[in-house]
Amino acid sequence: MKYWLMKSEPDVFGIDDLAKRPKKTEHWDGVRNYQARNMMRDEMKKGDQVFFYHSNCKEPGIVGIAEVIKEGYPDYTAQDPESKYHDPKCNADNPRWYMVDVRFVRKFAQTITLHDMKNYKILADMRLLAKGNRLSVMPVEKKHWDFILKLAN
DNA sequence: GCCAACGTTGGC
DNA sequence: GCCAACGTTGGC
Repeated sequence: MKYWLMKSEPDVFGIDDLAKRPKKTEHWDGVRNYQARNMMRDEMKKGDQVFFYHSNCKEPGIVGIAEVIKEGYPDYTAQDPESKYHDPKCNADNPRWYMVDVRFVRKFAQTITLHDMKNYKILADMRLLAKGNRLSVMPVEKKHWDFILKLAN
């Protein structure tokens, strides 16, 4: 089993939105970055655990956990001209973008903020904290996962 | 709202 | 294949 981190803007789709969805499940659409695409298409497996990260907001940080329940499949919003995620270069033969489905697992009692995480040496080499990091889907090392979980408890 | 960092596009 | 221009991300 692998560990991941996925970013979302809480104003658009936050962890509470996920918890309110039917079956607490949602497809993770709208990712338009090749590196992130490749991870969702090729590497994320059913049962993998995901840190849900709130970005571009007042208090950026990890707010809880989700779980991969459906592995990579074409992101149909790319083929929908009405969608804000529409990509005119996509069609059924060439889906180009992929997504996974995730299910809400738990919300932390308090957010593990980006600011907090910068204070711990053990987290210094986290991908999330790398300078200029802009990936919206990224792997998390087990040692980082375990440490952050302890912080959350 | 600013801006640094980064990814993508397209002319050459 | 290079690289300038442009668009986006996301912390602050």
